[in-house]
Amino acid sequence: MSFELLSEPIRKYVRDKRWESLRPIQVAAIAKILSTKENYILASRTASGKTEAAFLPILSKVNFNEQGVQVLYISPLIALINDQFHRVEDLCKYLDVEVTKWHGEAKKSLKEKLIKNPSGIVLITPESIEAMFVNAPYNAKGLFSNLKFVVIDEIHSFIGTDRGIQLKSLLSRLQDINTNKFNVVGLSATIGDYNEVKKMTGDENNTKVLRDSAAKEMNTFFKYFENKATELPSELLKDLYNETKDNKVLIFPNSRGRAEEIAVKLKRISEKTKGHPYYFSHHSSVDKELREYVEHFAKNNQRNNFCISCTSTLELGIDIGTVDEVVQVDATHSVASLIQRVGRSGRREGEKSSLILYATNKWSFLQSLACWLLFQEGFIEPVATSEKSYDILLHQTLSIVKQLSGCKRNDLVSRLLSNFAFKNVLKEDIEKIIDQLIKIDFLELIEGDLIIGIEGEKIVNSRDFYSVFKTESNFKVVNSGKTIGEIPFSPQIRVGENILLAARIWKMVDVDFKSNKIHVVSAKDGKKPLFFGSGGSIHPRVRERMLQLLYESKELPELDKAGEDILEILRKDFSRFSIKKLENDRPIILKEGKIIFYSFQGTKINRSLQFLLTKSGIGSAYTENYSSQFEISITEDQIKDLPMKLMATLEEVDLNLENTVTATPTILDFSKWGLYLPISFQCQLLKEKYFDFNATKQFIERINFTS
DNA sequence: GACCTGCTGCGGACTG
Repeated sequence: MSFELLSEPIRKYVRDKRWESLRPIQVAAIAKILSTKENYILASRTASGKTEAAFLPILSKVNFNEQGVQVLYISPLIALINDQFHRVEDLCKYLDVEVTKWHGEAKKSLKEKLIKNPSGIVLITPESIEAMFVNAPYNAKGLFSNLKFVVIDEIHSFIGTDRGIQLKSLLSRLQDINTNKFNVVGLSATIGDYNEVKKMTGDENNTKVLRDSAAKEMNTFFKYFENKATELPSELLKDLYNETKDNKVLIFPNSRGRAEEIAVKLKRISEKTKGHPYYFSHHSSVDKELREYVEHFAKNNQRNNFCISCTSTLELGIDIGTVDEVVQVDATHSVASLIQRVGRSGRREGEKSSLILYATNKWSFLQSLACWLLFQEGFIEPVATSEKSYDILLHQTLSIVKQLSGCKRNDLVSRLLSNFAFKNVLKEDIEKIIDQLIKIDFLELIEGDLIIGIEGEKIVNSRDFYSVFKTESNFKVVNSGKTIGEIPFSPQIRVGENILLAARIWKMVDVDFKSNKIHVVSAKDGKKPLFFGSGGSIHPRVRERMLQLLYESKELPELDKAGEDILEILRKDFSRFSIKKLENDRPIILKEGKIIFYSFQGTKINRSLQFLLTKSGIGSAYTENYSSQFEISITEDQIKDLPMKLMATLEEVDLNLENTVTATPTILDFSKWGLYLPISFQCQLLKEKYFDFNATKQFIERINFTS
């Protein structure tokens, strides 16, 4: 029995909690963590007791009388730290162990108290670790040089991201200041491929995955409402209102503007029909306090129904309790995201989850269906992690030099070489990047020591240095002294314009371009706010599943009549092409001097194809959308030569990339630190993170244009 | 026609 293995204070905690039994993931984690020295990834869905699964055995095992912080908990969100603080503190009362929050909004006095007497457990963000290394490396040593466990929450959210590479590097640097090896326990959602998560610990061979993959039953419906306008059709909104009015609901419409539109319009229908008034919006542009109010309302409100129209801000593990129903408007961008969203509903033990998927155009509908079917079939996108993140390496190079207040070049090189975040980066590449940093005055060589250079000081001492992601600058929206949220600069920002924000309608009465503030008053009608975003990328398998859907006769009982009809129309449209092999055959339509070509490929391959077409001098029009459709200006008899032409251009891709980076440096906008790299490294970055020429090459080699 | 994430240290004004 796992329970017997726990220390007495922890057993008392479990008894006092009056839990009927330990959850499967807790039983497994207790047995393993207490009896072995491995790293563990605990994978199960939200609210299945993962936090306790990690902390019950860790608190039983660790001797907190030792000097220094013993357990470091790392979270991607401040909100999650604040959530978990209460739970962990509750547990620690039984042990007399101090728990300290350490993030940008945490109390300074409590941080200072910890510095005077380093002990217990610290809850921190990656950026705060970075800041400590840069500004107060002696604190990092004083606090974190005797760690026994590092717990990483929502570890899946770091995979395949720059922030994940940064975190790996920080873990490596933490291990460097520890004499003994600490263990890593990662808490993960259910995902497709655990190999990358295991690599996060820096020691994948000694990392085991404990999974609780018990699936939930789900009621699912697809609903189709064709829409060609910018605003949603009123029939859809009426239907959505009726489906949601008597429940606790989350609606995910994929964009902040749309989230506002839905919140405001449903609220209006509810006012007219005397329904409940609890309609909210929740996304990054809604003021933090308002968002916290909404989270609190959802979590603590047993009696009233509510409806939150939101983006991925409510996809991660912030505790908002359980909802009855999840609504997705138009296709998710990934199967993984769909699963996370679905997981928000019916979370009480034994309760069925409920999911309604609306679609407003046929391609979004098809993508939505594909994601749903892949989920049923057990597929979740694997995420590739770049091990040649030269941009993050550049950032970490500056950070390490600052941490050490200067160091020998050899020392710097060997630290970077042994950092597992940059495992596949060659020594000569590191040398070249250091040379470049010296050249642009980010580093300076003085009497054999490398120190931060004049230009580097500006960068390293700025508040913006600690994160590896970019953020847009915004206008603050204020109503009689109270902040509502913020919106990016756009032509829409003008006195007299009306906008939707935080589920309400506002008129702009004053725009202050000096302090970037917009003063607003309540209004009756307005437009959804304009946001610009560059989206994530869609996995090829999703697109391939869409193609497959068109050529299989599978019946789908979850569809409404309109959905059935539209699927039949799509299947009929595409039955004219003789698609046999889904991997190779791709439909084309001949059309006076050009062809319409459906790639049914993921974002990166589509991007690469478009690049190769342009560089081959072939006119083409393509915008990343659900249909992955290209319009290519060639004639019928030129089609057979097309693959050969693209392959020839592919041979010279490096030269082509260099020209592109020189002509349009904004193509590197996805990378915050990439612009300081030598140009050849910038091209490598594009190849690793923006395009996918290897997969594109394979696609071109096997493609069979089918008319 | 796309999402999200975080943040030091200092000086000066103000409050209790």
